Amino acid sequence: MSSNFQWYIKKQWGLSEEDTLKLQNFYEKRSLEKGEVLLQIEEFSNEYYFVESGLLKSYSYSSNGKEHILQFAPENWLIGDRGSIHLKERSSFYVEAIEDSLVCIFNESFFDELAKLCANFRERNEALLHKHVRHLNHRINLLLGASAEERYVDFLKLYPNLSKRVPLRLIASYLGITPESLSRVRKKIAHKEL
Amino acid sequence: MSSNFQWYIKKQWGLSEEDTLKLQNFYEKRSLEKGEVLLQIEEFSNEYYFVESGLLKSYSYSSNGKEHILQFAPENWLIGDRGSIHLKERSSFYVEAIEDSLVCIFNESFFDELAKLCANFRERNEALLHKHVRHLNHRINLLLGASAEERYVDFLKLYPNLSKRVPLRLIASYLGITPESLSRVRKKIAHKEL
DNA sequence: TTCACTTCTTACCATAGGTCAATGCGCATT
DNA sequence: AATGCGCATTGACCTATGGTAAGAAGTGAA
Repeated sequence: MSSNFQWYIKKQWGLSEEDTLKLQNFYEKRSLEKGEVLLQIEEFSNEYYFVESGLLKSYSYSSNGKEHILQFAPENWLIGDRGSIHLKERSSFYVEAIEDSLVCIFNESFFDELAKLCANFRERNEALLHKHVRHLNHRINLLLGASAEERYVDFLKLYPNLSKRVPLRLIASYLGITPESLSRVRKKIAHKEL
Repeated sequence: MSSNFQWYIKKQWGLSEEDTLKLQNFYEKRSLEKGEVLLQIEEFSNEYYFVESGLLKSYSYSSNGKEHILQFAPENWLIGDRGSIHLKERSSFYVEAIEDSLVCIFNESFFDELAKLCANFRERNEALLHKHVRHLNHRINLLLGASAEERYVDFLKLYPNLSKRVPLRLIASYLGITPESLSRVRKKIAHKEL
């Protein structure tokens, strides 16, 4: 019986069944209750989290005290502050469970081990980073110019299943609008679709 | 007489004088007139641009036809669509000269060469990427929650000299507001400072 | 069931920022 | 000097979104 994480390692990094098993000593599983905080802001972290099941969010607060969600991490997503892990800096956001979750936790030593087993680890890892940068640029573009409605539609594309699972106020926080505005946007869209 | 680019290579990548010279065959200089486009969107690019002198911008258009500036690149900045270069995808933005400029152009082969000469090239390169990701996250946070005024103040910190050099309408486009709004913001700030 | 709690919606007004139009200012070209 | 052009500013108005408050609907616990 293989976990999502093992499947992810095999698929994403192209490891064999047995190589995958070798990595088992380099990560641990942990179950979380809704609301549990995995990573505090301003903390020195060196951990990545792979979501086996459940749902996490990363977020921070702006000067006026409002929470802003940087990212959601449902099943099979990886989350962690790369900056904090590799640059040895303080983390720039929180990570918290939105639902009861099961995560696989690992740190740089896991990656070191993975690099030994995966021939083109560097290239794949860099490619992931580049994709992430692209995604962030896309989001910046939306925030610079798109209406609340357009941003919501884009959110639905990015996280197809989340609109039912996540409280709207969190989606609003991801979009940079108030829950009330999101409510209005949804109403408007619902009318269109009839 | 050494150029900014050579200085950058030495400082950023820790190369010796002679190693720096070895790289000379792997890039070319090009002078640009204001308004010249270095990189078209949707183009397959494999080039990085280092700004010797002058000023570039990267930008794209949103659905409503408005220009959004992703980044300014004054002297000693590096610009290019890493995603396009390394992932072999179409570029996601334009790069254009705002002032008459002199740039050093290079591609992956320069980096291959650099990697041979710089022992910890991979680490440094990754660190740069991580820093870039941090910066993008910071910008997203601002766009999610900060007022036009706060964003402008942040811009002034990031690009201390640019507010005098760049037409205000471009700064507005970077901030995601209209030139008129920026004008009002500046007026307000000017009053505060008296 | 009832109570407490959270989420979502709606309604009303407030406000930041957008839009449009007029003006004026530099600056280059002739 | 005169003309024209791009840019910045200003003012009047408009719109999308925020703020606040209230109520409705769902959920879970006692």
